[in-house]
Amino acid sequence: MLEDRRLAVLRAIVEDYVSTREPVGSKALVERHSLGVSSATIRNDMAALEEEGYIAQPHTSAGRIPTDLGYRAFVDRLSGVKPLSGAERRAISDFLAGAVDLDDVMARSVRLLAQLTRQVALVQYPSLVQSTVLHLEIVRLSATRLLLVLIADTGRVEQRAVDLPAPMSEESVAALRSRLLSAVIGRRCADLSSHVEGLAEQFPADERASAAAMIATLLEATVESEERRVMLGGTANLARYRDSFSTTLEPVLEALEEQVVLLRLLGEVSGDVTVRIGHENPVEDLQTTSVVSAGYGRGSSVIAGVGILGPTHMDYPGTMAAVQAVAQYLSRILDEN
Amino acid sequence: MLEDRRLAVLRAIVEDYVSTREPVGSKALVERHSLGVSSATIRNDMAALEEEGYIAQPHTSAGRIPTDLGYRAFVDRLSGVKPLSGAERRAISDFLAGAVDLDDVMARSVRLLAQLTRQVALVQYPSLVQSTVLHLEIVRLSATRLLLVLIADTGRVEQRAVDLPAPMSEESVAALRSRLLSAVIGRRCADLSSHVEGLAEQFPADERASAAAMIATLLEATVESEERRVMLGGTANLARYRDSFSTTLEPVLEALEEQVVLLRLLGEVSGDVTVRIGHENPVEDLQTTSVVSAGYGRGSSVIAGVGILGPTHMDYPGTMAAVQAVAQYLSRILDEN
DNA sequence: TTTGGCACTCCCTTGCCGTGAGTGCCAAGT
DNA sequence: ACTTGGCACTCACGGCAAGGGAGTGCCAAA
Repeated sequence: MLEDRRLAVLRAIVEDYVSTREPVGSKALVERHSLGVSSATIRNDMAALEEEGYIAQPHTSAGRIPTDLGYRAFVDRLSGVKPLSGAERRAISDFLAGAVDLDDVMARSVRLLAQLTRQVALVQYPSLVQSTVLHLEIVRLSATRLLLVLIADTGRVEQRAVDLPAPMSEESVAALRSRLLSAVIGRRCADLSSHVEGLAEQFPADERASAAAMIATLLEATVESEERRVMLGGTANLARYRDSFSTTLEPVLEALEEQVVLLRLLGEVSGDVTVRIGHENPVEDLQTTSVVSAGYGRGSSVIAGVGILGPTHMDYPGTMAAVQAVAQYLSRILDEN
Repeated sequence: MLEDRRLAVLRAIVEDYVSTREPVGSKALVERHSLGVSSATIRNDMAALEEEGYIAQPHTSAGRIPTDLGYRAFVDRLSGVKPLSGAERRAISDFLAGAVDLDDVMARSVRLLAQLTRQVALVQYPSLVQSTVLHLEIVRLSATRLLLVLIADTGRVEQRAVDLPAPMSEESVAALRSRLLSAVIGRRCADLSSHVEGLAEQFPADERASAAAMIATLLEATVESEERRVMLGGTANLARYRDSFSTTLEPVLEALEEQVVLLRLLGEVSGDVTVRIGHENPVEDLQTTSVVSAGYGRGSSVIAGVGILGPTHMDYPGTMAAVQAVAQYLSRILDEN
């Protein structure tokens, strides 16, 4: 009962602070929310909440603002995921349906998410390792130079130019192509190495090294490139919250330019929506921000992540809903292919 | 002679203002540069330069800052392109040489350029229309769904999923593939439509519509996508110059998120380095910035552009050198393929 | 045409004060 | 055992005035 009211106060503080971005005082609270008690009582509750670490004062004689812990409690115990309106759902589905290829899907998603949440949006390309090979093509650029093109079922296309140690005839290339093709098609990229093992040995001695080089490149492409590519959008939204971050935007923008950082930000995505608040975040320069992320994939397996980054004082319920929705639609699009 | 000194004064003002970002006064000028005359003389010259529109005062009793016109004169008449150091050239070449595919080349270029100039970098993907078809592949996803993959000689890969109006057998797909292949391979993308004309009619009636759909998608891909894709990087550098732009960064960041805007920014690239200063810029929200761009391509034909965007008070000679160098190395890489 | 001198302008910093929002604590009331 | 009104206290913030300083324009002399 008493505990209940304290939580109600915390919720009220979070909500007010999120919408006004100004420290909220006891008096303003009783005015804006019908809590049924006087401001003095609220003051007592606030003192207790501060004691427990949920809220803090920027300075004496100012209102309170939620701490990271406060937001955590809010997210965990005080708010559900706010359902999106039908119009919003339709907008998402329409927008994503117009995409023409994978790049386009990613670009549209990032843009959509940035608009919906008015935050910085992140969308990760489907992991290659977890995809299966849909097709593989070898184009002969010259006698000693081939182009390898790998198409995954997720729509990802990888290409590599390969310089051969020895020239290869057109026929040999065709042979290599068909053998490789039958060896890898339909396989998971992660498992390729076992399926192409010993394949080079089937070629005559003078072409064996070239075939091996080709195969090595193929394997390289399917592991190495897993990490690459997170698409970013909506950075303009950072500027609106300028003062919310550390004194200046520079370190934040800098961090966001590093692919590695973005990947760490999305982290281990699971099917559910995950929220990382402030210091819970693994990236040092971004510990004044929160990350809301979710995984998407085919069926039950999570293939990549999508998320947003914003100030800790964001509209968590709404943001979580948007991220979840976009992840769902992405999964659906992947399933359709 | 007199005219000469005025220009020297203008150059000194630009140089000082670029390095200090503070209005420069007559006294400071004679101290930092050996102009051989007194500050009073400089004051007279400055009054004249102001009269002619090359410099301006933020307010009475402040130093002068160059106007857009002043920078223009500086770029046109007072500065050459500062040659890069050998170390810098080597760094560029090493960095770009490690690229593994076209996406990688673009990403590395953008990053490199941003680092070299400490500005926002733009790199445009090679225009598809001006490329030739290196290879074309059709993958049969199901009886009524094909995947079209187009590989251009510039390294660009375009893919499209095509839903067919009627099912197509595996053999027919193979036939379509080989006919299409021999029709378009080695052709310029811009000219494809004439080469595939009437090709659908060679198929039996029940598959004609499907073949036509395929061909239509191919043509669509080769014109429509021309415009797409400018890669952006180094936005963190904007934050360092925050106050140089309009009051806030937001409109600038917003403008930079629009592909269309980026394309307009790069504009008609030619082989030479082009500088657009302030209001010379076609994009309204970016008229407090300058754009330095150059074209790159294969041999003498310009296939796409590369450039940077920064505050009008940038180091033009150095920036121009960096942009030119990156454009040259990009051309070289394209030639190597 | 150049130069030193001089008066003038105006921005920016500093310090000061009054105001107001908000707090903590206490004693009284339920 | 809570809740409440009252009260003194703290401190950020905006406005205002004064002083310093950088820079200018103009003028008379070289």
